[in-house]
Amino acid sequence: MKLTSKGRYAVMALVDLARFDNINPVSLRDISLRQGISLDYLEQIFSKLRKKEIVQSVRGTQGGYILNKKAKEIKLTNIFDAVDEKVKTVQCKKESKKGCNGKSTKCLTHNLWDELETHINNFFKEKSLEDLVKDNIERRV
Amino acid sequence: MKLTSKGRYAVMALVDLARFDNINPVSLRDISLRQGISLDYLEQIFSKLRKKEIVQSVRGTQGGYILNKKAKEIKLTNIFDAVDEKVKTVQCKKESKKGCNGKSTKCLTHNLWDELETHINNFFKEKSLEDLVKDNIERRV
DNA sequence: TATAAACCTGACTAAAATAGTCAAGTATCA
DNA sequence: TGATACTTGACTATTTTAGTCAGGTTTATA
Repeated sequence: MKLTSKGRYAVMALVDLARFDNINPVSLRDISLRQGISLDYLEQIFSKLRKKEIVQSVRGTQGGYILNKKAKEIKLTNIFDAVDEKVKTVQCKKESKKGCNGKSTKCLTHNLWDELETHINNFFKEKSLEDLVKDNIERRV
Repeated sequence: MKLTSKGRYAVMALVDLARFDNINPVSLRDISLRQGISLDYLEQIFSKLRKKEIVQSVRGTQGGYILNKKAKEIKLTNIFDAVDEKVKTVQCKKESKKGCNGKSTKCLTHNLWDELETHINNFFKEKSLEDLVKDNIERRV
């Protein structure tokens, strides 16, 4: 089980953004430099974040991105959802006709993975961008 | 983030095994047929489980595998550990010299992934093979 | 003791996912 | 009117996954 870079980068970039937000738009170039993430890759990520209305873009010189909601209202689950970072444990759900092993019944561990998904998603639903920013400020001191 | 088949199969196979254990060794061929997992792949998985002393092999005709501990004492974390299914969130830990982005400091979200790992691992530490077997019997009724 | 069942090992590979890069724009401010 | 920054989509090298394949060795039992 592994978290992909896309999800990690999305969160890192948004924390970076949230720290400078409410003053001026933050350019992807700046985020790229500060966080060491490729600019092209950031653009892909922010395109998705914009479509899900997590950020808003400001074009032109001195443009960039700003948060579209308050940091407190942006939960990790929203971010991961936007960039298609999902917790997948079993395939069996998709194929409603078949069970997990191509058999008619659920596999022996079906419930387990269900529980696990819930467990992880709960974590993501609780954490907000604000929590992360605060955590960071505290550590700096 | 995705759970790999290896981890899922390992748990499925062990639940299967645990249900028939304490009577006779269970052959991989039987598990393969019941769970729909390739025999060759099962052999790879059980080789690892045996090395970590989670199962014991019985050779010869009528041979197979038996649990090496009580089902209650085998936690999911032990199983995942044996088959190299790990929860990876950040790379930064490995490189002790550098920070997460090749910079000298921790990345903005370092603590977050740490917490997440702990959160998931707690789930795995609590669940035992016995829990899963019981859960299965209950569902059958 | 022959033989078949079962374990054991390591090399190999097709397919999918990942982590980007590259190219060619468009919009807007100064 | 340039420079800056966003926008989009196609492309690709690398890595990981999920197995397969081949060729063993061990051991119970007939």
